[in-house]
Amino acid sequence: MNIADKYTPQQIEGKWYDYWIDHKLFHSTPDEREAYTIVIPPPNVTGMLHMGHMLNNTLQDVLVRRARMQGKNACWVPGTDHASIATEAKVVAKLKAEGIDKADLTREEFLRHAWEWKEKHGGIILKQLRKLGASCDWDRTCFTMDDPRTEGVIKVFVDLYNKGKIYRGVRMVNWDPSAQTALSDEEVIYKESHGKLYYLRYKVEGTDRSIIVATTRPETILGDTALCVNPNDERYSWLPADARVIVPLVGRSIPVIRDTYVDIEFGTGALKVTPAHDVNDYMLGEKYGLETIDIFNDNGTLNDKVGMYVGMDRFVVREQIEKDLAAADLLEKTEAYTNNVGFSERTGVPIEPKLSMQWFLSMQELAEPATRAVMENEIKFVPEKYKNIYRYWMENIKDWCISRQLWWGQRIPAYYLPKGGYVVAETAEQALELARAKAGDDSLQMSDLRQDEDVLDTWFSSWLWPISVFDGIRNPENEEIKYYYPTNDLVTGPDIIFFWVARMIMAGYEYRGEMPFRNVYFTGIVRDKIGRKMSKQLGNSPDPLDLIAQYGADGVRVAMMLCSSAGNDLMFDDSLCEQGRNFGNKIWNAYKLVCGWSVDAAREQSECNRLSIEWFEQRLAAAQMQIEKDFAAYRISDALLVAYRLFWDEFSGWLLEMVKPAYGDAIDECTLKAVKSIFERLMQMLHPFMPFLTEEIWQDIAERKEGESICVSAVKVAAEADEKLLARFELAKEVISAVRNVRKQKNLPNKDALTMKVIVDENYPAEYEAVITKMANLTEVERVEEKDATAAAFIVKTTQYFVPLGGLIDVEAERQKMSEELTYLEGFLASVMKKLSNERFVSSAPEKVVANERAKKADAEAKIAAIKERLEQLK
RNA sequence: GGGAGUUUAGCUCAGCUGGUUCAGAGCAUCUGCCUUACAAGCAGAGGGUCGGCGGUUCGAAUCCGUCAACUCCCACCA
Repeated sequence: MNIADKYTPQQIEGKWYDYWIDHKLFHSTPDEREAYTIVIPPPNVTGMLHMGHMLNNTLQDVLVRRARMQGKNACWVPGTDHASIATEAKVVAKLKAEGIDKADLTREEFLRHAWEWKEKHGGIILKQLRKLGASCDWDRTCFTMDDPRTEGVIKVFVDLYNKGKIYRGVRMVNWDPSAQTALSDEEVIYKESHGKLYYLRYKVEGTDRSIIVATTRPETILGDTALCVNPNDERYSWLPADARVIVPLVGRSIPVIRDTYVDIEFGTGALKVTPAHDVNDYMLGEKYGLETIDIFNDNGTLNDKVGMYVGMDRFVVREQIEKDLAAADLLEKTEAYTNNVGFSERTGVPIEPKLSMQWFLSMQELAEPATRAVMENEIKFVPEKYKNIYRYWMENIKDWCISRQLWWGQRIPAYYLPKGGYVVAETAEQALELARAKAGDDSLQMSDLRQDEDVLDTWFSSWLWPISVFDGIRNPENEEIKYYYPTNDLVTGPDIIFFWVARMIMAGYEYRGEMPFRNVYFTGIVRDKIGRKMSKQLGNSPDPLDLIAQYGADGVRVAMMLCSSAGNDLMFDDSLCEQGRNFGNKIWNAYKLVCGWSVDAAREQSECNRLSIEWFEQRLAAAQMQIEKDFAAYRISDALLVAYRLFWDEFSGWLLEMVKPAYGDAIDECTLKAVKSIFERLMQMLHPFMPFLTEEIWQDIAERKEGESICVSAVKVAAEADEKLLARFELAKEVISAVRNVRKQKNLPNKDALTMKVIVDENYPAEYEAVITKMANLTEVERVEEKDATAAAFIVKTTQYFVPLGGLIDVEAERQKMSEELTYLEGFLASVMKKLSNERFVSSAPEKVVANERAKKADAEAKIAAIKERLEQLK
């Protein structure tokens, strides 16, 4: 044994990770084996590891390590995402701290800073994943904005443009005034917010009457171009057909239009129409040909279109305008009001609906095969409930706004001609060629063309991830993409089902004609032990690296897996890590025990040892089969628990105690060999969950050649287990437990041997008598015909056992116990009899169930008879 | 406003096709043990109207209806 006395994960984990890397055990290249592929959900390149990543990546690692041990060619591709908005915001903030304003930089200068930042902070998270034990093929590390991925993105853009799926146009989009870019609908989070409902007075031209309008955004009156009422609203029937009203404060005259869109019930039944700043108003504006007045700058301050409040922030204006309206007696009243306001997912500021020129991807055609694939289970979702959510979104899919007014990202390959119009091409050279043809002017130069300033949405590169990491966009026929694609399992959070999962499926069918992955495992959200989402602000999220330092990666992995069932949120608590670490300690100590045994080569294997090994082999087989089933259903937490209990209860608690030599004694060679072989297989079973500890022991338990590893050791899984044998052995365990109980009740020390008598019947596990004798510390088991009234007695199933105690038994207590048991059994029997005497039960229940009830009846009757006799004797 | 999910021991959750794994596990609690691998441990114990009500069935934690509480997703009502 070359193993330390104490289990200190910190001492072994780094060592084995280096070993795995040095021997390229995670590296994969295509060969004749079956491929098993996972692509990592690429974390933000400048991000730090949090508990969500821990869960996600532990799951992936468990899956990929298991596949590797099954002899598959396992490939887990790591990488990072350029996260355009988040990263650009970080770089802008960093520059600002240095006194540099983004607006003063050229695009090239800014990008230089950004790349510098990326080189400095990028990939920290991938280093952190190594601490967790992630068995990624690091040689394949990709970045969504590296050259191959960028080329792929541009190629796809051009292709979709040429297919007519990408178009450019002025639309109402979600504008983030902080990042100063458009966002997709998915990047807007609606939250209830408490505000006011303002009732404004619009004077009707040519009368002394006015109309009161309720609005949540009084500042937008500057952009009002109409007032709208429902034609069926009798309150406004007095208005002439060509009525006009005066916008409060602004003094502009605007028409009154009539449309049934207006809800008569809401507010006063009158709606102000601001086509530039509200999605519904925009629609009304289109319908009635209204003027559109955009009153905001890109940063959310007022522009000079109207000449009022110029340069003030939209929220400052709101407060100011309330005062000004009140002063002018144009504010009827305000009410507290709660409504849904959209916030930017990235910057957290309220979204401003804004009319602007953007690029869109038309989604409907892409969605069709992708919807079908999931609904027909070609791609399996775990848990299934996400299928409905997915379907609903896909069937109501809207076009995707893919342009962002940022610099960090892939620049849109559209080139504008000097005299109007544009061309789309993969390279500037090709663009020039197209432009010359389009303009009919061969004298056009590269410098005459102006490339679009916008970049693409980050997700426009990540939706290609399962293809692009194998270079399958640029080289669709290459060996790697043909070998590794489609990938097997995708492990991700349900929060990015639309952002990412749905779009990858669409891209998969569009660019490979095939699904990108076979299964999607949706994890839950990691919450703290009182159910709050873990977040930086709350400070309730432990630093994963601290946890690893404290409990070891294996312990933390076990903790994550113990509390995670697919799709359900998980309440994480540090004490789970303790449990994980304790399990590691248990394994360590068990190993120390086995290693400490001295061998006596001359010794024959005892009957007890032979039976013990024979039993455990079956027990192991049964557990292996259960684990196979659990994995097939992605019940990974259950699979771990099966292995956990097998090791702790059955192996350590029973088998090791059964074969353990007496103090100072030696073990026979045959048994030791068998125990070591079992230990080795248990390590293999646990390896996906606890890679470091299992490697340490696996390396130590037998001679290994340099480069060998449990990671790639072949696993044999049993096809069947002897259930009958296992059931018989459980009887033996019950007998042993019962004897221990007798000891405990009578306060008898374990080291004093007892004798036991048994009235043998078919439920007596005679074949395990040697095991019972040893484990219960008996001198002998005597087979008798008669009951022993003076002994402590117990019954297992139908068999009666007696432990003579030399008059130590307390007759009264014994009678008490027997009477209680009798009462219970009689009640039990009565309920069984009730069932059996019910004719409809006997006739309609399945035969198996009825037979079972009959067996219960027989058992209960036998037991009752035995107890009655016993009570008789105790008199 | 529409939809989905959850509700089982003090806590976190299993319980898959209605009946022998049916009321379970882990943690926590309590009791007894520093028994020569492990106190990060061992041997035991207590703890439940399976959210409420109603129905289907020979039989319901499980199926149906309904109510309640919590969670999430989707939706342009100013």
